[in-house]
Amino acid sequence: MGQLTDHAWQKEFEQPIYAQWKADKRYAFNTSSKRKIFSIDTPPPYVNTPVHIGQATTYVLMDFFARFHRMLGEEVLFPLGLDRNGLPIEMAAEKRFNIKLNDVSREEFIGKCYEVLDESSAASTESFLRLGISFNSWNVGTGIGDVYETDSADYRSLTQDTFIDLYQKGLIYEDERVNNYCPGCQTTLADAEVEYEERPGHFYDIVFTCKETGEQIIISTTRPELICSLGMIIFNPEDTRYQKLAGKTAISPLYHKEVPIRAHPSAEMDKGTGIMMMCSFGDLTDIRFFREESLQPLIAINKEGKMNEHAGFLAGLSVAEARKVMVQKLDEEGLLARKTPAKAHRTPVCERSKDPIEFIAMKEFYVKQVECKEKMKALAHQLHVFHESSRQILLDWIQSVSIDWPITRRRYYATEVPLWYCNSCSKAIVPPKGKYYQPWKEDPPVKKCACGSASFRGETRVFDTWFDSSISPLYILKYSRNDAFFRKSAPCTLRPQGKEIVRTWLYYTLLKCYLLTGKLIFRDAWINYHIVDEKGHKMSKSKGNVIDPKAALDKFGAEPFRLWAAIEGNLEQGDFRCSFERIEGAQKTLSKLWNVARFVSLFPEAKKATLQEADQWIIRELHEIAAFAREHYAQYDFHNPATRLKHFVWETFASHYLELVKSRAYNRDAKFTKAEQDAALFTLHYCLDTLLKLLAPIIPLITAKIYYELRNKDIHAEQFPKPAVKAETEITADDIINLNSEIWKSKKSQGKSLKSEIASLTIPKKLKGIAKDLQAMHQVKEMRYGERVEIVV
RNA sequence: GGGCCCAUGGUCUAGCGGUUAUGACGCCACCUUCACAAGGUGGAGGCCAGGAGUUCGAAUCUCCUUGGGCCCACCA
Repeated sequence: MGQLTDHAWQKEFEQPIYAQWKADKRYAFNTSSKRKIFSIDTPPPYVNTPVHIGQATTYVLMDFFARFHRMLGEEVLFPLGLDRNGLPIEMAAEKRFNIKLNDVSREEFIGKCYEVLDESSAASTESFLRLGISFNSWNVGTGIGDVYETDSADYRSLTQDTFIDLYQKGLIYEDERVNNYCPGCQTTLADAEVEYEERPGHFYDIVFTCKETGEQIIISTTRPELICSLGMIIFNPEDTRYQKLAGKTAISPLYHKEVPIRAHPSAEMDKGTGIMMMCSFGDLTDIRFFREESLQPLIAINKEGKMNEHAGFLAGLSVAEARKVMVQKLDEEGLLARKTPAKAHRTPVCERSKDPIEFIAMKEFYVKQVECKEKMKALAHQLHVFHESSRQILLDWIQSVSIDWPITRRRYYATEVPLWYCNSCSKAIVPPKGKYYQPWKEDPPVKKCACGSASFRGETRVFDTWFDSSISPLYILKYSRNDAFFRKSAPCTLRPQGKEIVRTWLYYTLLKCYLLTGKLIFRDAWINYHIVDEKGHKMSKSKGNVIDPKAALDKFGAEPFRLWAAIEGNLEQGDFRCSFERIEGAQKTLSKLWNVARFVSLFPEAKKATLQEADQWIIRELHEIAAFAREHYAQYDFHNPATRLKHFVWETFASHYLELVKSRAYNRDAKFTKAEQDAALFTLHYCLDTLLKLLAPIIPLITAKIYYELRNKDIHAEQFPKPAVKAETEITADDIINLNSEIWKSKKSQGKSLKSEIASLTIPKKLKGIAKDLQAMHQVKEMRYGERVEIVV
C-alpha cells in the first residue's frame, strides 16, 4: 500500500499510462475467451482529415461503454476502423495535385490517392491514443479487433463477396434510368448523397408563341438552358387566364419546337407567370411528369455536365455557361421579357462537391430496396434506440425511399465491381468469392466463356462508398471469414453513430445485412447528437468555429476532456455545447479527486471494524450511487451518474464525511478507541476504492494511476463495484449537510474562526450516533439532545 | 408546405402538479483550517420569454404569441 506523493494531478502523467497500455496490448481482444461478447461497430473516420471535436467526443463516449462492459466481465470487441475509400480521398487527391479524374490514367490516379493517404496516415490515430481510448489494437491487421482499413484487400474482398451473394440471389440488377448525377464528381449519386442548399437564382420570363393564334405566352423559368428539351407547356386547371390555350400548340423560342399546351395540376397559379414549361430534366418532378405523360425525354446534358448536340448552339458549354449564353441570346432576340431574382431557391447539390445535381440517364447496378420497405420498418421498430427521435429519423427515411439503390459509380479509388463480360455473348462472368478482384486490370478467373469465346473485358465501375461502409459490422464480426466467431458474436451489440448519417450508414447497413443474413444486425443503436459551439451553432469549417481536439488535449490533457464529455453529454438533451471554459471546470474536479485520494492515502488501511453511524451513512450514500451508475451506464447514460459522482466527490465525501472523521482517523489525542479509528480507516479506503472504480470508465488515466500507486493493481481489470458491506442508518446526507452548514454559519456570523470552540451544541436525538464525530469536528465542549439545533458559543 | 425540439439569475444548467426554484462558471466578503488557494465558509443576483386557460395549487399540464435551433418534402 503506497501513498500519493505528488501534490496534484498533472496532464504530463497521462502519456506514460496510455503508452504502457499500447505497449503491452492491454485491451487486446481475447479470441479464446468464453465471456459474453460486447461488440461496438465503431464509425471509421476518414483518414485524410484531422479528428474533429465531435468525433473525439463520441469516441470518448464509446470508450466509456467499452470500459464499463469490461468491468462487468464481458469480452469487449472495440476495433478502430479507418475509412480510406471513395470520393473524399479522390477529391483530396484532385485538389492536392490539381488534376481531374480523366486527366490521367487509372493507375496514375490511384497512385495519387495513395500519396494522399500516406501523408495523412498516423495523424488521426494519435489523437485517439492520447484520449485514452481502449481500442483492441493499434496495429493494422486482419485479426479480430485489429485496426482495419476499408481499402484493404481483405475488406474490399468482403465487399465484393457481398455483391456476389446479392447478385446471385437476384437482389441486384442493372438498368438504365435517369438518376442524380454530379457533373463535378462525374458519377451517379444515391438520393442519400444529395442535399439541398439555398442558392441565388433568377426567374427568366421568356416569350413563347402560340401556333394557332400567334399570341405571345410569357413563361417563367430558372433553367432557360433546357428549352431545347421542352416537352409540354402546362397551366393549372383552375387558372382562368390560360383556359383559352388548352389544347393549342406552343412554339419554343430559338428552337421553334412545337409542343402541346395543357391544363395540369402541377402548375401553381401564383408561381412565376402561372404557366410553366416542362423540360427533361430540371428536377425529379420533371422526371415523374415525363414518365406519367409518356413523353419522350430529350437528354441535353452529357456526363461531363456539358450541353450536348440536342442543345444546338449551346453544345459543348457547361450548364452555367449555357444559361448565360442562352439568356444573352434571348435578350438580343427580344425574347426575354423580364429577369427577376428568385429568392431562397433551394437547389439539389452533391453532398461532397456541392455541384448542382443534374439528371442524366446511365446504366447502373441497383440493389432492390423498394420491395423491402415494410420489412425495414419492422426492423427499425425492433432496433433498440435510446431516444424515439432517433428511430423517427430512420423511419422517415425508409418511408421516403422511392427508388432502388444505385450502387455503381464511375470513379477509380473504391472497391471494384467484381465482374467480367464476354466480348462475344456479353454474358457476365461472376468470380468465386473470397478474393479481391480488380477486373479493369486483371484477367477473369475463367479461360473460356460458355459460348466458347476467350475474349473478355473487365468491369470498370466501382461501388458507392456506402456499399463498402454498410458491411462494417459483418467485417468486424468476421462474417463469411470465421463462421464460428460470427455465430457467437452476431448480432453486433452496439452501433454508435451520428444522427446525420442515419439515412446512409445506419439505413444501408441494416438493409444490406438484412438482405445477406435475413436478420437485424444490431441490438442497440446509439445515435449521438452534435457537439456545437458555445453559442449553440453547428461547427463547420466555413463558419470557422471548429474546435480542434488537439488544442484541448495540449491544454488540458485527456482526462478533463473526458470528464467534460461525461458531464455535458446528456442524451436526452440533444446537441451539446463545447467550450474550453467548461473543460477547465472538469479539471478542478480531477484535482479534487486527486487530493481526496492523497488524503486517504495518508492513512493505513484497516480491517473492517464495527462501523460507526457516520461510516454507515457514507457507505450507504455511495452504494446508492453505485447502483444508480450500474443501471444507467448499461443504458449508455453516463451523464446522470457522472453528475452525481462529481457532487459526491466535492460535497458529500470531501466536505462532510472527511471533515467528520478526520479527528477519528488521526486520533491524535486518543479520544477514540482503536476500533472506532479502524472503522474510519476502513471506510475511507473502501469508499475511495469504490469511487475510483465507478469513475474508471470515464476517467481511466487518473483512476488507474491512483489505484496503481495505492493498491499496485490495474483498476481496469477490477470488477464494477457491487455493495460489499452492509450499511444502514436513518441519517441522511441532508441531516448532516444542514447541521454542518448551520454551525459554520453561526460561527461565521459571530466573527469566530471555524476552529473556535462551541460551549454547547444541541442536536436532534436522531444524530446521536455521530455525536462524537461532530464534537471533535466542531470543537464542542458539551453535547445535548433536543428537538431543534441550538448552538451556544 | 409538413413535422420536431428549446426558452429558468450575467452565461450555462437541474426541475416531469405542492421545493424558501438546483447546481456550475462569473461576482462580492471573510479565512495562510494540519488532502486540496486548481481550496474553504458565507453572500448578492431569477415576478422560471409573453399572454390566456385547466387546477385548491403551474417553472411544471393545455392553447395562442414571440424569439432561437433542427429535420423532412418540394418549387417555374
